Amino acid sequence: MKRKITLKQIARELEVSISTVSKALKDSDEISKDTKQKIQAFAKLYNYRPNNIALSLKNRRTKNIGVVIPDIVHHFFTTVFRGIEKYANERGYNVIVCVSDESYDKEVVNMELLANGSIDGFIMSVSAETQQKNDFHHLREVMDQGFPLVLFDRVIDEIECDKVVMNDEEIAYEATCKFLEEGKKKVALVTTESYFNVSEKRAEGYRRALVEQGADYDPKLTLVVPFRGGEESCIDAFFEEEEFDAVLCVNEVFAVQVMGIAQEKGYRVPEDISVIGFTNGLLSRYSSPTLTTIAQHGERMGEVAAEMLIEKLENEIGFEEEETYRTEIIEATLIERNSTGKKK
Amino acid sequence: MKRKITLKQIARELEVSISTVSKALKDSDEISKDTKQKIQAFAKLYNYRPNNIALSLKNRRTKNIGVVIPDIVHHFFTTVFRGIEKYANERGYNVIVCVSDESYDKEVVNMELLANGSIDGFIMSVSAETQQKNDFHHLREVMDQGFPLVLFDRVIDEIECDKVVMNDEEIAYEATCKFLEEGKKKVALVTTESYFNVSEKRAEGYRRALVEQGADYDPKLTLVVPFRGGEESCIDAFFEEEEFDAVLCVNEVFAVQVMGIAQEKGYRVPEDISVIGFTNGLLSRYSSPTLTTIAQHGERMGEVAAEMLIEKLENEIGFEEEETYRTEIIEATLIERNSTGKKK
DNA sequence: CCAGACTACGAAAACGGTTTCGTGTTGATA
DNA sequence: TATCAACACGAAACCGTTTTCGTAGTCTGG
Repeated sequence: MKRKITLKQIARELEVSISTVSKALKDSDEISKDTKQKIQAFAKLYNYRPNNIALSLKNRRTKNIGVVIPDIVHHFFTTVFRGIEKYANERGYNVIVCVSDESYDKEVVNMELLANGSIDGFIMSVSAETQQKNDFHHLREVMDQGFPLVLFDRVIDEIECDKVVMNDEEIAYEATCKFLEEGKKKVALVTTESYFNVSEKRAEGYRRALVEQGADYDPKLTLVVPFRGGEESCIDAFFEEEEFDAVLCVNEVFAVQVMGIAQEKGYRVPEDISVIGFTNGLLSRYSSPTLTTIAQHGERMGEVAAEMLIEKLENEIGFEEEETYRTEIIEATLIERNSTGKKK
Repeated sequence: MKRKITLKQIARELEVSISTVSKALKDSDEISKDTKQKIQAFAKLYNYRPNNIALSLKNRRTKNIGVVIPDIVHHFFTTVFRGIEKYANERGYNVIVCVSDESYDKEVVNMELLANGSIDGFIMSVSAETQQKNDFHHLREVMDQGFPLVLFDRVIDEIECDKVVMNDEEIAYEATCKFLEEGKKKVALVTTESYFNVSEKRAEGYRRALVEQGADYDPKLTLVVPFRGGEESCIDAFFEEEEFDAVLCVNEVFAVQVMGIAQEKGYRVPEDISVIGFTNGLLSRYSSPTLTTIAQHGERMGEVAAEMLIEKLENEIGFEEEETYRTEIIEATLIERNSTGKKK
């Protein structure tokens, strides 16, 4: 076992000072050609690499980014994460992930830990519980301490910071219109409880489309599936109680469940009932019929978030200069597959 | 913006030395009650937290774990990751993820970077390219430098280190037997190229079952799907060329594709063709019919891997004491759903 | 009254780098 | 030959902790 070699060891071995070694390895012209060559050769031989921790301490920057997400076994979040990781890596940053597991407390604890020097800035999507509680002091806290923060997807209007969101309202509008163009008359919505602000935006787009296009908006055609459990029976009951010929779902799991139950009940998809879901994951691609879906371009979101964060990190803002924040919108796209029909 | 407060600042403010502050905060009995109370109160007021980086430098341990995986948008890996993250967090460790993207070079570069002080040990699953090249010097390298290494799932026999694997051979054997018990005669296997050693193990279990149970093992009934692209047509051709009444697939994507194509061709699942896949993900749960599948218990694997690593980290091995390595086996379980029939 | 023992604290080294600021030596110039 | 710049290098501070060791001052006992 050979420990990593340090400047000090090189210095001792070559009988020069630590400063000389440091400068020589940076090819400083304060050092003579001879000495530099000798030192560089030696360093190469022993595969010298500066210690990241020492650098972090000295430079007061870790080149680490903290990513806090509600869940990791989740197509959308992993997709975003991939984008973050790719971009960050290209720029020489590493990524530390903490999973809040939709819990407010875990989110708070994790962020506090990371804020004690482990990272230079945060990229996060807030937990469900945090949205419910409406308590964002931990976000304010880290920002006060000078950490740049980029929120994505589940963002908080009250917090001023950089944000990356999808055009949820718009694309839900488009999806709903697509149903109407198909000739569908009664479009339903299957969504989650509304403290998820993205769900709320999607619902708005859905309603606006119906109203603007002169179709009926019937509140009874909106099914709010409770947070955990009983989705199956919930959707089943919805079929029994209401009548509809198209369903917009806020995620792909709901969408395939709707298709499954519809087919069990003898409806044909898309002839009798059209379905569109959010999230272009594996389910959408391999369900039968394949699912028309809204691609959220999570990877792009991640890239953009990382880019915004790193820009803030590297353009250290001047003393009392006015801080400005941006909100980037990633355009979702509708991917047509076989759970919807042709335009009439 | 208030930067985090340091010992030095507290010391100056309270007109004591840095050492006194440090000791007082550790409740050392070298310091008088009065002084301690004063310092502790002040520290609490300003929410003092020791700087992780400084601690890392001092203690020569970061309390960070490096996780290197081939892909993150992948059910199994995220599941394992969740297990790692959970356990690590409980033990006060953070997790830095690097995605090799199945590339040898990225794997090497990422590990070198992490090894320069960012982490205390590695948990990894090697990339496809690395398995192909059969070049593991980067693993040896980090071990030589004293980093504990835990491999999971895609492990390397030539490397001596802690490992966590699934009983791939065994469970493939069981799955194959299940087909035979159902009364199936010609069991096919759909797999990936064999440099994935897990695929190889699964294939072995499959073959052993056929031979031991007195069924035919016909090499023509094994379909090797190329690494990227053309799965669809590949499977389609397989149906045209061969005849079989059961298919074991090494992942759930292959499994649902097989079911889809089978159904298109007019076969009934499971009456005409039974299907079992590996990976108990969303697809298995929501395909139609729902897929009988092999649950890999990734979360458990992650937990065990993290536990093994942290144990190594915390029981710093004595000088020249003999190092011992373990291989933990996680038992997979067969989850019966509707793509297989009843025992005859 | 003084040696010895506590008590309560501070100085300094160490972790591994970077960087500023000297400073001794050399060579050129007046 | 005296002066000065340029060259090549080293000392030391600093980043924020922990920890060892030293030491004033007070107290106790003989």
